[in-house]
Amino acid sequence: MPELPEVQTVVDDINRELKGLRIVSVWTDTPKQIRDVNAPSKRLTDRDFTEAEKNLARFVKDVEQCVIQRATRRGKNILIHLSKGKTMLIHLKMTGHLLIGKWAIVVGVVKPLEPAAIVSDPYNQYIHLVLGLSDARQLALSDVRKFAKVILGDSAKVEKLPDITNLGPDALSAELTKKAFSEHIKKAGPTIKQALLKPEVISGIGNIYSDDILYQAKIHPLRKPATLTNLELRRLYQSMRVVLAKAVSLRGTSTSDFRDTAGKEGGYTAHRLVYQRNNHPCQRCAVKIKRITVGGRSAHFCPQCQPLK
DNA sequence: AGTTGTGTTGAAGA
DNA sequence: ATCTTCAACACAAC
Repeated sequence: MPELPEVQTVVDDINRELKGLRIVSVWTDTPKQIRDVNAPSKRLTDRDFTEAEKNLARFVKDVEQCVIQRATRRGKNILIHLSKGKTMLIHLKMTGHLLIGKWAIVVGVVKPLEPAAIVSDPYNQYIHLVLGLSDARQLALSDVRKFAKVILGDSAKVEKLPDITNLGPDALSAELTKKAFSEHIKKAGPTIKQALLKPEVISGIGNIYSDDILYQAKIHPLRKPATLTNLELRRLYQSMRVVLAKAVSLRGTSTSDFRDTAGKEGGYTAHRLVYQRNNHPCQRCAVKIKRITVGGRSAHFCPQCQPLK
């Protein structure tokens, strides 16, 4: 469940580990997940085998021999800035995560060699893309459900993809002042839970942190955004910053597949407030945490601390 | 054993 | 226009 804190963890890892390394090879068994920025943006199906192969060929031609300069984050997108004016955009979607280590690929079978956390954890065994690096390590994508996508091309074109331009201000950015936050959130979505999840309003928040942010702010997930008082909006904004910053410092949440680039779980799992804690006692009042469905997503909250009014 | 639930997000349907 | 549902895919848990 890579949301802002998980994606930031990955970006920090890449900047610490991979700066200055050259990409020397590409292997994948899911060419559908990879495309060149100049290729048509339509989603490929299993029947588009030839198209996917062509995309892959263009991708390989563009990426090989590029040097990794640095990584940045925009919402939940990872941008790896390369030499030769190229950028690689990676969106991990639901179960994708990036790993740095060593693998042996023999007749299409990927075998992990190191580090130990990658070798031993079953969640790190769904390798679908491996980029060989000039220091004999590799950068790999593990992704059970194969929803993650990787787009490579000229930096200017990648920056102009709808994936980037459709995004609202980043949840932790300085430009997202309390005033801007309040104005945008009040007009978004039928409920505050759904409003927090809209990337075109605020980027970076997903299901885990929207639940914890609402709990921290003592606001019911079904509240209509327009009815929030100034006091509640202030609490919501503060909670958003505090919860996300804490999750970044703890290197994200691993209630499911997420792992950092060393293959290790995030520390926020043990610190989460309500997400997937239904029927557990509320940490403030001991009332049982409840789970409901809001806009097709699960929402967890304390019925006592977060009254609907 | 079949159904339901999982993070995302866009496209299609109402 | 706005909101809801579904689809992409795989697997665990009931």
